[in-house]
Amino acid sequence: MREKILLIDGHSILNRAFYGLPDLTNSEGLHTNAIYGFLNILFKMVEEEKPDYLSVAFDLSAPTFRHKMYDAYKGTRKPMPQELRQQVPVMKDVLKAMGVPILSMEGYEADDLLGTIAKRSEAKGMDVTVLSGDRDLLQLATDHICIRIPKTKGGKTTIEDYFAKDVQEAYQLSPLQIIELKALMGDTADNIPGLPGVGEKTATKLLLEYGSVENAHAHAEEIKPNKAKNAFLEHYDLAVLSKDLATIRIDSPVEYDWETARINDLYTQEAYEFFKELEFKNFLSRFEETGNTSKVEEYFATVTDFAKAEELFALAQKKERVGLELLEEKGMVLGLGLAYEEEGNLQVYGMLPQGFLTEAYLLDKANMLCQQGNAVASLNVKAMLRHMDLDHHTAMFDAQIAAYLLNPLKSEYTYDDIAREYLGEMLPAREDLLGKLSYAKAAVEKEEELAKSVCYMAYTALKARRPLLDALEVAGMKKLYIDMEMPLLFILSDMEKEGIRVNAEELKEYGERLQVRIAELEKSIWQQAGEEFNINSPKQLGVILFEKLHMPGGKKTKTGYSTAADVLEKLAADYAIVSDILEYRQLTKLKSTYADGLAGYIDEGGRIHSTFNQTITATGRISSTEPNLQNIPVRTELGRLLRKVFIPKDGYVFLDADYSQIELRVLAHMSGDEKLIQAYREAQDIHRMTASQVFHIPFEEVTPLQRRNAKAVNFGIVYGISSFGLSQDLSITRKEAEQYIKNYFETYPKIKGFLDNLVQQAKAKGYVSTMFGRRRPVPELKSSNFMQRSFGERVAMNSPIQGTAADIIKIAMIQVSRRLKEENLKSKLILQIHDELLIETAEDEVEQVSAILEEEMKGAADLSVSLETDMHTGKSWYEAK
DNA sequence: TCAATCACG
DNA sequence: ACGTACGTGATTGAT
Repeated sequence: MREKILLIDGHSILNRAFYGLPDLTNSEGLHTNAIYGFLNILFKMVEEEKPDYLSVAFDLSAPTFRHKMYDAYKGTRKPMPQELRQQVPVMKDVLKAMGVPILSMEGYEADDLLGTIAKRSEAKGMDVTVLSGDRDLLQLATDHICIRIPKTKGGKTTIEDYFAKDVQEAYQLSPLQIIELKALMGDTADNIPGLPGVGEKTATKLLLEYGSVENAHAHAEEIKPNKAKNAFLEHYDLAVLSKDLATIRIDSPVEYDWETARINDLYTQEAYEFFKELEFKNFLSRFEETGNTSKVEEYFATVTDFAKAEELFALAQKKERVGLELLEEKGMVLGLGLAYEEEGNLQVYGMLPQGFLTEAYLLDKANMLCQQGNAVASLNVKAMLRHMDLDHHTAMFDAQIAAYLLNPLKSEYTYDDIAREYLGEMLPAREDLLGKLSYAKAAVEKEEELAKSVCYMAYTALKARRPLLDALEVAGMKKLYIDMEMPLLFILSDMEKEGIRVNAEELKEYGERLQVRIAELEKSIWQQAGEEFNINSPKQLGVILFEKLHMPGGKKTKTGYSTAADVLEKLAADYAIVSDILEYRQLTKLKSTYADGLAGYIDEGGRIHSTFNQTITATGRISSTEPNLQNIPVRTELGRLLRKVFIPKDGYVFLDADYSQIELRVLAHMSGDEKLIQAYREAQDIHRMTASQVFHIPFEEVTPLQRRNAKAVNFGIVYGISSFGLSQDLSITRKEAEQYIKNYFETYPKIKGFLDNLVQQAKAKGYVSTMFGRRRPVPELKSSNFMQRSFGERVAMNSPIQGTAADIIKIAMIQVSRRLKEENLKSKLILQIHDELLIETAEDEVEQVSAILEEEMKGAADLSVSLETDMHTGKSWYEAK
């Protein structure tokens, strides 16, 4: 039985993985996709081939002997993007941790080392496999040396194997003739010059006839295509040089000891630590046999016995800290996890509703624990509050909110993520335990695993509390957490429970009115198009408009024609069908999302209860889902009419207050620009004032167009200005947009300095902050991609402004809510729409609540410009706006 | 599950 | 030269 060695071309495989896989980063922002792809193929190869020895070769940055031979060698090669470059040393460390020796040698390339070791191994009687993406290596193929080249075809990776006979078959040439081939045709990637006018076809033909570069030269006069003949005569020296450059050295003076390359166990403790760090969950399962996985399950117990549960809850009640997780889905309580320490020993219990452990019982006990003044730690306190009423001042710890503040960019804050980041433990995730089952289904099909899940949750909440609080402290966000987010949590919970009243009949009628017109439009559009098609399909619509009807305005999106509103608007004047389509779009949107969509959310009490998410946005805003009540139409009259169906309960009215240009005022304050601050002190119409100052016209003489332009610039500044964006918005040239921006910055000199400073700060620290210390990381600034980096710059400029405004209204909500409670008012805060608060106000409280609302909103922050609000009351949301 | 579209601040 | 405004969520059709 011949022994087997696997040799890997490190950079080549890393490169393939990097460009072939989507970007991937761990929570520290380290890019990991190339390492991941490399390891994937490495493990696959090792499992498939079961080699006895394994080594990976890497190029060094130092010049090689080829540079001395030929100055231009690799001179113009594109530098590695930093996202890949930063992965190379980590990759090497991971390999070292797995006990895989790394081959590299100054003055030689990885190819030469691979060639040398391949030949030496072959001479020792081994079978050799060389893995690389580079076809140059085919020259090494023999009966015992196999070159394996991964290939991606239609998303699937296959590996092509080349022994000597396979090279012959594929190229009609022997492996060694691959060198000749390259010498003749050159290789732009490697900066190896070829003969002018000689490509693969001609080169192959010449080699089939003459066998080698030298022999072809000897018969140069006979060479058929004249172009090739002349090239040979004039540039023979070049071909000789290229042949030398292309020849992989098989006699590099490299020391190699097979014993160090022998594969023992790749799954070492050190490798495990690395994989944890890199967050390669998939690979970690390979370590299971080595006993490296988390052992906390030893402390888990499932409780089904009532007496036992009673005993445990009684014990828990005396604890200073407990981890408590109430698992709920769609209003159903599906489990309870309880964790605490007993005489220094961790105890974690999972309970599912069954037998005497009813839903009501579990809820009651959870409620009791929370109220006892225990500092309960949970992953998601608001979910628990759906089923219980707690005083707003109850001391609770919410791990997801803490984790969100520490990194608001994540899409979810699961217990396994929190445990990995803040406890350094790898716990099985939801999917590992339950697969793709919903919790409700798991409650039936995977009881045991579900009980384990709630244990993991309670455990994580309990254990991560301290590390999370410490991290908040270090980041200067403890106050934000304690005094802003936690109090807000209770308010949002109240708002969700309260809901908003909707007139279901009127909503239905609104939808029916829309449907009448939709049917008319549909008929008209089909008639004008000359056929029936699905108007809702951008694909079908694109074909009708741009192919059948030959309208101008070619491709824009990845998949075909763009039929977005801004494109259609340009065509609407010339084509009646297009304006019909635009109207159709508007109406179907209102019908499907709002008329039909909202109807499904009305409860028995005639109210809609949205969910307000506190851990979603990158900037600190809250979001609203199921349904989203933060995007109810207002900009068009037809859409706005929908607001007539949102009505206060009997004896109440709506009181609506919104901040006037809060973001621009925040900008004025944070930048400290005296001119802008002054502008706000003098004028009630800031856009007009801006126009007057930027265009140097008297305030009274500003035209509507000038005001509109100034308004767009103001918006642009807040969004992180770019001339392109502004030019798009105003339909002007980039040059003109640039001039506007220049004028703006000259008018308000400190704004530019402020924005530049934000970008600087983001680059230096990796994040930007709001006035209240809320952070947003800006990893895009490190990207080697221009577009990504530009995005990072705009984000750095926008987030502190948007985020500070979000902080301010959160403070206002807390104060308003506190006042309503303290003054024993019946009125309730029911919606927040970023800069707007909606209160369902008892008719006899309108005056008092108006005063509170105005006072607390204006007083939420002390800025160098005043905070102003617009307030309205009404018998519907439509009237109150 | 993703891309396109459009509703809001 | 690169190709965009910042932040969200729901619906639809296509894969």
